Amino acid sequence: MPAGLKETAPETSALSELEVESIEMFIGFFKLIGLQKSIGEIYGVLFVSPRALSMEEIIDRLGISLGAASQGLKVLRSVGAVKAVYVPGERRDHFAADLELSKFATAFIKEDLQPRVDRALQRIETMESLAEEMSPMDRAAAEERLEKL
Amino acid sequence: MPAGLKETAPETSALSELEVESIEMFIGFFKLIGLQKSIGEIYGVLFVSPRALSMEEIIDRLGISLGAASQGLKVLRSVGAVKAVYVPGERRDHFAADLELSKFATAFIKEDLQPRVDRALQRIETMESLAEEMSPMDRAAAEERLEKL
DNA sequence: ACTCGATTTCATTTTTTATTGAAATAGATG
DNA sequence: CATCTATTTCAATAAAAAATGAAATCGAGT
Repeated sequence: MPAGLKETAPETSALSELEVESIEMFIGFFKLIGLQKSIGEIYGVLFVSPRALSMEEIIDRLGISLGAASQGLKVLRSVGAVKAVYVPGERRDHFAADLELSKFATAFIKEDLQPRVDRALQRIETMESLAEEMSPMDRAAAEERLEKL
Repeated sequence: MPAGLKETAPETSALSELEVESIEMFIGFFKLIGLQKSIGEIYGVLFVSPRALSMEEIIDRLGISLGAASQGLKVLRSVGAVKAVYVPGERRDHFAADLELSKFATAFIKEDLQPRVDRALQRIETMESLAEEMSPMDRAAAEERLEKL
């Protein structure tokens, strides 16, 4: 390999202050709804980017791995937070942030919260049937509690 | 202590089916709002218990550690999910589940969500001031995005 | 239908988070 | 106020979750 002025692994080309703020903000936001740091990072750069970025650009900017980028983008697309956009002369996919946060908050609720609530409701039913086998006194108390849920 | 019928460390006295259902249900519920398994377990037993339980009883029933019980109860009390109740002849504290889930959902929002939202808003302000230092074109785009938030 | 770059998958490793338990503290009781 | 039990704290450990990167897969271009 040529020694000359080979850039010594500048993988992460410096992020602007604006990018850093955006990333930190979305890391927080996504963690809130149970998604990992790398997903927040990706959405963060895309949010402030004036143009769609390729996966490689995202990887370089953030210094994250191929796998994390691929999986993160998959999740973000699945909830509609990121869209794949066609860039004319370019072969690879490019990604842009969807700015309507409310839309994917809804998607998230449907696909993440709803199943959990359903499971909880099923459990309550099971509990009710189990309460019937208890001694009358405890049973009354148990049923009162279940009522509240 | 009388030797006679000393119970040979039956730490985890078997849980009833009802208790198991309750525990699983609340593990799920508390995980949803970002609290750990042990906290769900504790609330789960207390929820179906007809009487207040001491910390030792909770530890024995669940087979969790002293530390986890102490810390878990602290959190549960801090959000109002569990109340310490006075039991006459008894020296140690006893704990009972507060059945009004809605109340501590509110407490949780105040103490956990609110600070995060505040931090996010502050970040947006920072981003707005940073956007001012950008090139006119990119700046317009960035500001449009910030607007949306 | 082959090649080559782009993307995805997934077993492994790293990082983060939760639990443990011993030591410190608190607080009741005689 | 000394003693004993109950509770809390916190450094160490264990468990869980996320990130990595090499290998498999995909798919456009020739």
